[in-house]
Amino acid sequence: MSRWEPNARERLQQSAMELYTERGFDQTTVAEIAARAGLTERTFFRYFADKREVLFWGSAMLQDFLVERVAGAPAGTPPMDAVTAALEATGPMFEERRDFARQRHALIVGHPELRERELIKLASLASALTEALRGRGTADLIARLTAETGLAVFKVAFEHWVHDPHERELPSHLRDVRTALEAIATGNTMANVRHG
Amino acid sequence: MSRWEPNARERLQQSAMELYTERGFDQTTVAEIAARAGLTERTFFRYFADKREVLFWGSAMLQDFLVERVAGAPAGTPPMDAVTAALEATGPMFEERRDFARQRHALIVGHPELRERELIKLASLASALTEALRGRGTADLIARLTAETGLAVFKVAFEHWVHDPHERELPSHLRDVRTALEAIATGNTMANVRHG
Amino acid sequence: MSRWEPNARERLQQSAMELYTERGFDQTTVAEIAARAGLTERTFFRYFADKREVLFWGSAMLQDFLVERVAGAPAGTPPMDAVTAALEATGPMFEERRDFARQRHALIVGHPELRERELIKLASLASALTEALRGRGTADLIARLTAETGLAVFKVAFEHWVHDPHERELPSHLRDVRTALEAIATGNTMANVRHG
Amino acid sequence: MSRWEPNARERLQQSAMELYTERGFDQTTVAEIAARAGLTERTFFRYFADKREVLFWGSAMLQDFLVERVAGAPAGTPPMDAVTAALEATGPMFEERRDFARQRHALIVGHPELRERELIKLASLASALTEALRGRGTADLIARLTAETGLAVFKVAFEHWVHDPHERELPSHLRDVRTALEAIATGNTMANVRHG
DNA sequence: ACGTCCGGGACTCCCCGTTAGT
DNA sequence: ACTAACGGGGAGTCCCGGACGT
Repeated sequence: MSRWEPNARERLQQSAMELYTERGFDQTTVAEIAARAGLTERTFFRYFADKREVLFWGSAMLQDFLVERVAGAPAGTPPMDAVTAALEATGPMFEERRDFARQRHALIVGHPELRERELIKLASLASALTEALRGRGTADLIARLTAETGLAVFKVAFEHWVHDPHERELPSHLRDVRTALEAIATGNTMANVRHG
Repeated sequence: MSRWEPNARERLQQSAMELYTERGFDQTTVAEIAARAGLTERTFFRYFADKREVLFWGSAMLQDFLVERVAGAPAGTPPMDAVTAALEATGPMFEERRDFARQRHALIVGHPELRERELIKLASLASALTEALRGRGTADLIARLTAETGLAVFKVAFEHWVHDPHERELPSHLRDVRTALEAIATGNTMANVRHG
Repeated sequence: MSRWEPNARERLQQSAMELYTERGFDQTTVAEIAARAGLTERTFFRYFADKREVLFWGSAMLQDFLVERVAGAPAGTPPMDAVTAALEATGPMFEERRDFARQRHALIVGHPELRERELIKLASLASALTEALRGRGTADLIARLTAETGLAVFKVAFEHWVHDPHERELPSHLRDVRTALEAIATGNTMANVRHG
Repeated sequence: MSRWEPNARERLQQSAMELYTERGFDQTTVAEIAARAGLTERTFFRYFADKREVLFWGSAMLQDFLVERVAGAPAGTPPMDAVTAALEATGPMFEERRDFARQRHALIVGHPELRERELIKLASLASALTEALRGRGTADLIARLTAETGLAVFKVAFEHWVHDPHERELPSHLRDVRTALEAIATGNTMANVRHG
């Protein structure tokens, strides 16, 4: 056995989340996070590229999950359907950590720096989905636009899910927004769409 | 008349653009930018909140332009049409500075930090357009989704415009992408779409 | 009449006091104080030498008051009696602004930077009293020591006055401490001294 | 062995003292101090909280010394005697560095900012002595007043010691002032006190 | 896998000078 | 005389990374 407590990464994440919530992101220094975790500042940066990244650990997993689903969709599935099906499949992942997702979301929307990081993660996700679609033979422009539009749907649905007082599940919100997208794109905005 | 040369802001922007291009964003220090402009580091930060912001001066103007157009669209115009019309109207603004736009775009895509800033500017734009649409009576969900989708269209079209060897104009690309969006949303991806 | 509201100094003091209390001294910037007073940062510094000084306006008046009293004490009054009599005479000045004094005191003890400023004001006061005593013919060492000791008495009495739940007046506390001083100096610490 | 010269802290203190003396405190920048010590500004602030603190390193040691002495005084020793005995015991510490002490003192009295720092160090010392006395069973008011008065004695004696052309030692000055204190406190200012 | 020591740059804030307008 | 606008200069804090030792 080693000289140190194990699970350095987890302790750092835990400490960071607590401090960011207690006193705000800006008012928290990396030194404080490390101290609370019983480690040094230097060690923090060995695990996380920067002070924000500690909140986005795991985003790569979501990306891999979606890419796999899109790539593995039955041949002939229209691109948007492949993407929305993949998104709906993430439902349980979010449902089982609803409170955590809410807390994290509240933190992020309150801090421009964190918003920036979130947006670039989504952009990276869009690129990955674009590639997955192209791998299925989708033309470049279509692939790119489908990925971007799919994420637009996700963003709107996610926001509604987070604030939904009735706690409807994410896939349900996704379907609503997906329906609205069709109305919008075809110019038929009188469609009867449920909204909050 | 004063002791100093006028146009501090313009000189700083000029110097920054040059240095970022010559030696890269990371390899340029604020002190160097200021020195080239004949000013001090302190003054740089009086005009620009941070080292990135110097590349995004004027994004507020674009936002105001689009918001005005959307708000002023004829009553009864479907939301997506209001947004795309506004976007197409920006055509000349970009066309007359195509080289600058390309150079700036090349800089941004090469630097994650700059990408982050660009994305949050677009997110701010999405919020503003959402509000403009709501001001026209559009339901919340529809407004939000239209703004996000409209910007997805813009992003894809802009990227194609920047790399277009035939130098077709931005509105032309926008119309292509807008058409593709309809195909995607309705599941009809066999539509005949021009792409590069 | 001029373009500006009058009483710039008072408005700045007011704003500073409010902000320091609301969010703490460190978390308040001079720019914010000036903005709340409807003035510019530069104007703040025309009235106050630094960010702390705004809380110590008026300390010169206290000093002048004490110096006058000491200088004007009847010939033959022992030095320490001249000083303590002067201190007791300040009673009404504090009594009529007890709440303000408490609030100000709470601010100061909580911030080392403000403590520093307070201490140097007291040191300046000690020098002034030393000079006043020398002006009465008191030997140098005696004058200096009397001034310092007199202020030690004042500090202790003031602290007790601020926290006194029975709201006894300052002169009463001063007499208690003065009595204790005699006991301490003569080594007779068993003296019956009232204390809180 | 490491890449760097050892004793960074000592080198920084040395450099600072030299520069402050050569050209004055205000005319010395932290960058210059660091450069002379072969280090960077950043490193200076790792060792010293601010530009002044470099002159007060070791004040904690003095405090610990005095607290220990006071706490360890024989049971039954009157508070003021415990404090003065502790002060006298510091004699050799000052005597062996008389020149350094004089140089340092000259620097401090010439700069209000440094005076402020010195005063707050003494105030901290007063608090520590107060606690030490309370730990011996001394009543709160007596403890506080004894500590403050004891430091008043020390300040006056120290000043006389620094300027004494006959180079009498500190404890001798302390005894003179202690005697004067008794005269002052009892109102008998005709006591035969030696003074400069 | 972690600590230690240090460099380097971004950024904020305090404080000050000059010029000009009313 | 008072105020605003523009800019300088240094202190101080924090993020982040590199070299080395265990």
